[in-house]
Amino acid sequence: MSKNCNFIEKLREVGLRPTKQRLNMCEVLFNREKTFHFTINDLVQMISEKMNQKISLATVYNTVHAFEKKGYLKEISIDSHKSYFDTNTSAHHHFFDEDTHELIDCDANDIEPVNIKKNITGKKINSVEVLIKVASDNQNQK
Amino acid sequence: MSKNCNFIEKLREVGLRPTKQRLNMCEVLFNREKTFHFTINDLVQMISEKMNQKISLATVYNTVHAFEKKGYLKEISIDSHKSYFDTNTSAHHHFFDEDTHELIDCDANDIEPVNIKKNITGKKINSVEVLIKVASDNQNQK
DNA sequence: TCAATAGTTTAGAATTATTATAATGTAGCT
DNA sequence: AGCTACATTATAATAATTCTAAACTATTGA
Repeated sequence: MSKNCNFIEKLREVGLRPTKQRLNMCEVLFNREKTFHFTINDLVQMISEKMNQKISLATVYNTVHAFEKKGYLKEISIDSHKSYFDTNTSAHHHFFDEDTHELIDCDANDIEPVNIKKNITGKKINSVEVLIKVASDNQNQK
Repeated sequence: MSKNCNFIEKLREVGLRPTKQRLNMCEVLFNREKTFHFTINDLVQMISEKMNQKISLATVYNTVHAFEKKGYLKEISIDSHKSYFDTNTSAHHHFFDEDTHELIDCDANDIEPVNIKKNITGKKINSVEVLIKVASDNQNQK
C-alpha cells in the first residue's frame, strides 16, 4: 500500500486527483520493473482485470493523455492504425517485431548516437527517433 | 503522352491494369522531379482536380495499397491519426515539421549510417528508420 | 469484331479508433 | 455536511479506413 501512497503523491504533483481509476492505472502502468509498451485497448483490459470491474474507455483515453501531457507517458508511432504508448519517457529508440507486433526498447548503448549533418533553417530539433523493424530470419518475410 | 505510355508499361509490369484512374494517379504521383509525400486525402483532391471529376475514395485506397505492395510507394508512420506515403521507396530518413505537418526527405549524406550493436535473436532487421521532429526555433514550442 | 471473363471502380455501408457530450459521481475544501 | 470543481461514465459523434455488391471496362480469344 505504500506504493499506493507514492502514486497519490505522484498524481498530486502533476495536478491530477487520485481517483480509484487513476490509482489502478498507476498500478498497471508504473508498478513494474521494466518499461511497458501498450495500446489503449491493452490497458483497458488490464485495468478492468485489476479493478475486477469495467472501466470506461473514455476515462482511459483521458487519463492516458493527461499522463502524456504531464510527461509520464510517451506516444510512439509505428503503424498508423494503432497508438502505442511507452512508460519510458526518456529519449530512446525501439525495435518493432513485425511478427508479434511487439515493441522492444533499445537502451542507449545498443545504438550509437545519430549524427545529423543537415538542419532545417529556423527550426530546432525536438526529437530523433529510430525505429528498427525486425522479423523472422528464416522463412518468407512479408 | 509518351510518359503516359511509360506508366502503362509500368503498371503492366507489376500486373495492374492501366485504367484511366490509375494513369491519373501515376501522373500525380510519379511525374515529378522531387520526392512526393502525401496523405490519401491529399491525393484524392489532386487526382480529382487532374481528372476534373470525382474519384472514389475506395479506388484511391485500393490503388495506393496496390502500389505499396508492389514497391512503388512506401508508408511512413509519424502520427497515429494519419497515414503518410512517400514516392521515394529507397531507404532514407525524414524530418517532420511539427508546425506545418510537412515531411522532408533526408538524403543519404544528411545523416550518418545508424550503427546498431544489439540484435534480436532469430530476427533479421527489415528496416531502420530515423524520424527527426523539428519545430520553430524561437517561440514556445509545444 | 464481339462476347466472355476477370479484374476495377464506385457509392455507400460497416468497422475501428478516437473524441465529444452531458448527466451523474466523487475528491477536497470549508 | 455541503459546496464546488474536477472525474467518470455511457453513449453519441467523428474520422480514417475497409468491406460489399453492383455496375463497368480492359483483355483475351473465338
